[in-house]
Amino acid sequence: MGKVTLKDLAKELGVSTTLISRVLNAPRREDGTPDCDIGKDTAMKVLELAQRLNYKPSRIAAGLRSGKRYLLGVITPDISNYAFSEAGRYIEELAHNDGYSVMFGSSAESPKRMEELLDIFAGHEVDGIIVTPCAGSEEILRKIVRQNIPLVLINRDVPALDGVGRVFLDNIGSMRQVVEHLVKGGYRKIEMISENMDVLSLRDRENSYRETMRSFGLEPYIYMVDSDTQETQTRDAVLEAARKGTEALITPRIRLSLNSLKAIMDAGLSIPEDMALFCHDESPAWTTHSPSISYVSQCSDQVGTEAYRMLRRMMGGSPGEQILIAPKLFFGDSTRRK
Amino acid sequence: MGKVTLKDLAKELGVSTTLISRVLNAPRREDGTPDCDIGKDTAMKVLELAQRLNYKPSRIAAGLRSGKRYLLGVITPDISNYAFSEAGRYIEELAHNDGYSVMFGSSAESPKRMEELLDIFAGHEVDGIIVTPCAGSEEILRKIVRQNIPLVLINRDVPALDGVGRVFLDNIGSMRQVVEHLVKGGYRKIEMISENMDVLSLRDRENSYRETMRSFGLEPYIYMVDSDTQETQTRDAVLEAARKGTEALITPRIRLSLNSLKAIMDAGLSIPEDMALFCHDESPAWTTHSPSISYVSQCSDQVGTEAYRMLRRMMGGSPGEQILIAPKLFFGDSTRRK
DNA sequence: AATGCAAACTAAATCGTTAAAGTAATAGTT
DNA sequence: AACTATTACTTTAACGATTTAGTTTGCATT
Repeated sequence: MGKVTLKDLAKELGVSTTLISRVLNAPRREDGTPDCDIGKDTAMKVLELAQRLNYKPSRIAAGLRSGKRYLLGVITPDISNYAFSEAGRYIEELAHNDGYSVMFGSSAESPKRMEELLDIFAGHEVDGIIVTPCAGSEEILRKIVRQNIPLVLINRDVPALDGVGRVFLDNIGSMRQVVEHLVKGGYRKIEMISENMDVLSLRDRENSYRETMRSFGLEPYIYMVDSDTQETQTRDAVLEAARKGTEALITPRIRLSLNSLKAIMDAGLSIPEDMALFCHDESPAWTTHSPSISYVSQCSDQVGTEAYRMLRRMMGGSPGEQILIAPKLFFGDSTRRK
Repeated sequence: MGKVTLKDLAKELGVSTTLISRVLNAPRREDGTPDCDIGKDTAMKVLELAQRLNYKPSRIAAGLRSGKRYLLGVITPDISNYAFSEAGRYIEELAHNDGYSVMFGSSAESPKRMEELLDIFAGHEVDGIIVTPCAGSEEILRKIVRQNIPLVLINRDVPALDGVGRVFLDNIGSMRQVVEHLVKGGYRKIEMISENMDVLSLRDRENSYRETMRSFGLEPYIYMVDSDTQETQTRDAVLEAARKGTEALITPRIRLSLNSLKAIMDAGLSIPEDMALFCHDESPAWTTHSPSISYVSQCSDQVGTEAYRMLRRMMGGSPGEQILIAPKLFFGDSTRRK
């Protein structure tokens, strides 16, 4: 009981494979009959037989000949991170509605893995790729561009890369609003915990924090922690901040946020009285937390949607553009006015 | 600058495409030379040229001829749900290490969408599929089995389906432990909020709750809410439970958990004094919540890993088996001893 | 009755690779 | 010197679809 092929259908009806292919690929007229130069009777017989034998065209064979793959690739550092999986969900949904399938890969922040994934996607001759770059992936991405595969960057930028589409959250604007909100709320000693990670969106958030603080005449201070020893270092940073009388803490990534939150709780500090907390990342649990946590939404739905649309435009020959998504801030009790 | 093909390499070196293909696909010897019946000099020249021209074999063409696709399909109701994306991450990682790529799809609990996705995956002739079935997908899945595509069910069962692999959390055992823990903690009026959804894992959790309650001589009670009006109905259920003096609430799914938590908070009730809460699902935020939330881990890492391994075994011809993952419970402050 | 033309089909090439079978040249054996 | 084995390749035929370029048939037209 091997797969049913065009040849099987053709033999069964005593016609050529060409005819079958024509009928099956023809657009349908209003009355449901295929719009091609094949007689209605024959055409309907083909349709019926294909249905009866549960014929599914081999996309692999069709793709080889026609050059159309109907396949997209998406690479993020980690699909199990909410911001990425959320974007992935939107991309997959839109793609599916247009007849495209999506291959996903996790780079785990490793350029080597990213290269492997991209090579494989290129080998599958995907029609387009959406990537959240990781540190050190510039050259690898450039190779994709050189292969003329439409490429859209999301979440993080690689500035020196030409000919790609870009969809980012406005990290500079969002962080400015975060600091403004805290200052208006009466906070002065506002500090940040960030991560030693060569990623531009993080640098943008840090720089915007620093600049906005200075624009208010306040002194910025950032604790830097290493990605692999994050948990203990974050704990230390929180404790040090508490000793120094820091009034508000800003965390720019989800893991930092969760680790900081845990450290604050474990230290027996209460939020926002002892220390306010603003998370520049999203978790479905922030709003149900007690106190509710102020956060910047990553707008992953918009990022995903816009990235997909841009990719489709680029697949149609348009040049890549840059889209900045306006951040959405949720002001919860964790940064209640002093 | 079209794609580089075998033919290009062959022409450049004045040899046949077969030779190139042989060299490139040969396993490497210790000294790095390909282990095939091609002269070392020629072989090395091939390797070098392929490198220089950045040749990537067309997986599509190779797959068509060889019948090997190195492609897996994964369908879950929603990749952005943590339990699913976590499992997906493990599957993708293991698959990648074995040279397989993974296509993901979200069924959004719709059998129609599931069918479309499965048809597409079948059209891509994936080597195997891992699915979290949604309600009403039995016949659709049966079609896949009939096409001899190895299929592994995760998270939810479809009992009447033969010839598939199964990897589930032991929902009956986990819920028994939840109730036992609450009873030992001094709780008596223990109720559950569940969802009108035709999914066996949910029924298992409900039945296990009921049976365990009765085994303690306690009366079970389950509020049923509809999936689409879940938020308001959950709120109502929580308020009613509070009126009735319910001491502990069990929620079997993440959205129900979040909605219940929110309703409890909004009602100004304190956990666990006014009402204890045990969530039979996972969120990265439970442990950092205050109070920390007791939960049953979905063990998505294990589910993903075991599902992948079973799929690989089935692709090798082994029959499908069933694996029950032992649940891991986290006892937090939300169900502290009375 | 010859011509043109549309309608309804078919044959054969092709996409880029792999697999099976074959060949030519060299070396080793008796 | 004749025979066998081994090495290092090549030729040809797939895989299952799509596409290009026909071919056949029937009917209307002149």
